[in-house]
Amino acid sequence: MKATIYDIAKEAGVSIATVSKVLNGKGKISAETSKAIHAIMERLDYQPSVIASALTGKKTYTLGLLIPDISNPFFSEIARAIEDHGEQLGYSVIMCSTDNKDEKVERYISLLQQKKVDGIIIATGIDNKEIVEQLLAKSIPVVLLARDMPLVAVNTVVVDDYVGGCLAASHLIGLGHRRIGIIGEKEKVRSSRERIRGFRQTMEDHGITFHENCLKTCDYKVEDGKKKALELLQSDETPSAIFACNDMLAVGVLQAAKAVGKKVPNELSIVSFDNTILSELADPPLTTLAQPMEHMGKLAVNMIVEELQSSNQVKQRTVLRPELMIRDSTALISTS
Amino acid sequence: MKATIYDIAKEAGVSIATVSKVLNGKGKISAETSKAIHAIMERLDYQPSVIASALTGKKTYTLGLLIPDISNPFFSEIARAIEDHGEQLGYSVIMCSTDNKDEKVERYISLLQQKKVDGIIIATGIDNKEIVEQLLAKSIPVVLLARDMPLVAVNTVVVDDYVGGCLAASHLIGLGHRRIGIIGEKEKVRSSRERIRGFRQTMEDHGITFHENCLKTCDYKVEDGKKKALELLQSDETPSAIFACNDMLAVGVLQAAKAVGKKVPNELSIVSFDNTILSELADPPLTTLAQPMEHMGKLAVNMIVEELQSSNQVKQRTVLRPELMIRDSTALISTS
DNA sequence: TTGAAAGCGCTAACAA
DNA sequence: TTGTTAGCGCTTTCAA
Repeated sequence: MKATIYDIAKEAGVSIATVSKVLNGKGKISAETSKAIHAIMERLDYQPSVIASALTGKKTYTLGLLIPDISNPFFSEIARAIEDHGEQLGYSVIMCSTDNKDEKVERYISLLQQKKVDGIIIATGIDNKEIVEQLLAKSIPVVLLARDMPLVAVNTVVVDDYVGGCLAASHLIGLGHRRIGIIGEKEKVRSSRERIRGFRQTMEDHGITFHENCLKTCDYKVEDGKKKALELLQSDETPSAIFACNDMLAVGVLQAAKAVGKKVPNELSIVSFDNTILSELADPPLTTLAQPMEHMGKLAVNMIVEELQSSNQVKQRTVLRPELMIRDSTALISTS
Repeated sequence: MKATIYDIAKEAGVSIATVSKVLNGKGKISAETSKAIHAIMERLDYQPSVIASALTGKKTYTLGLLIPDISNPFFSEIARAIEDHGEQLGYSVIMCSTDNKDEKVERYISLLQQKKVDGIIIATGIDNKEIVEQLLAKSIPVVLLARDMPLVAVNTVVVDDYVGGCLAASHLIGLGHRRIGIIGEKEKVRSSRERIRGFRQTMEDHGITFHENCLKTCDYKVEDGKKKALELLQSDETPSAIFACNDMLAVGVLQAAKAVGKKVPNELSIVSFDNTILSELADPPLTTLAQPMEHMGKLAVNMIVEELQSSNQVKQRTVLRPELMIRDSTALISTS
């Protein structure tokens, strides 16, 4: 059997209270008792039970992470950041892929509560904001990551999508593009909407009119992007550039361009968003708006942990600036 | 405060034992009592504490998943499969990215034990097999996934790497290639070694001599593959085809080919291994040996769960056959 | 500086 | 069919 606190106590000839104290570095314990106990713990390969300790009102040192899909590169990179920073602080993370379905979100949240996780990081789309409000009501630490629910008082870490859209547009406009297509996620996806809004606003600010039929929205997958890009590229007035609201869609655009024999970037420029591994590996590598995923994950974990320590903290919302990574998918418009 | 079993019992005017019984569907409980209690649980939004129940000798319904890196597409796809199947069976999974460092492996394993996970799926490289043996000694359910330690009696799910290598070679040879380069992971990585062994054996079987300097080994990253491919492509006798032992390396080969102006597949054929999203998205899409990741994840979870149910089960080792997915990165050798 | 004892929320004999 | 009770391994007063 595994050694328990009783085994240690007996072996050391002290009470379990004493062992508990040296374990947690609490109370006053003589140096020698402490040393002796440590030695015994070592010898017996004692592993304190997080379960038992959690039952006694302490923490489980476990976080829940809700994401749409761990196999989506953007989220797996975020997950890695969260895991790493969590691990440094002593937390492990349970992954929950929701496919953006409220029903799965609810199932997972219920499960996480039964497991008494110390906090939940939500990086998945949720239609029904009550789900989050209920969590808040139970004062379970929550942070929204790469998601936004402005009306709910909840800690949030996001990238400035609007600015990202602006930067994308400026870049393309600076390269001489005037007729530009946009491929984004469905209207209900706020981040995508904001990116588009920033993009369009910037075009307007430059006195360029945006043609409504140059805007396509769809799901977030590669094939969706390809399909919509094909529509754009096969229309009467094809754009000289396309802004895709994430890397997956951009890869789809790349495939579409190839399918219709358009060279990127010479005949078609593409700006993407996210800067996942895909944008590096694409051919050509994609100019993209980098989300500081590592930093975002770290911040999210910190917010949870801080809330755990100083209970009733003021809610905060941190907005990070995306950075334009210029790679090889954008070029001056060809004058031919 | 959250409702406990006591609250339910009090509200229902019964003992906690009765509530516990209806909760677990054990013992004989009258239909009406049961219904009444269920109603109250519903009304009070009762969530039984997994923690408390785990402390009483039951399971935590949590699995640990050790992988090198959750942000590596191969492992994130595996992770998704495990999560999905686990969820169906009532288990959640804690992710542990180890970077293939034994030290991190040990830290994580210790943590997982403190959290009393019901089982551990190991899909990460481990140099010191004692680490696994210690787990086994404590009779913690373990399964090795996409890893092999033939000398250790442990449940295992792998793909037949040797056969995969054979299939890759046959395909290329069938297309007329004779001078073929191989880029694999470092010698200590067993799966890669086996793939290479199968590949070379098949070449020999066809009476083709393999030149030692056509074999390059390195780390598993894209840039490593690119570097090694460049070496091959810039040597005196450049190969007409390259077998890369995983998708990341193959993407590197693709980049190298582009760098030296070789067209794929016409001037250079590439066979890859894994069939992650990368092989679909690459340009051109890669011919690759598909690992049935979903199936592998599912099997691994099942093995753990079965071991949990019927304690002292016979260890088993399941070998899955990889399947050649022919895409656009391979072609008949050009006769020019 | 140390220990006794109560309790965290639940399960599982054993009794009734 | 239901209830009593003794833990599970730990933390935390409160006493000693």
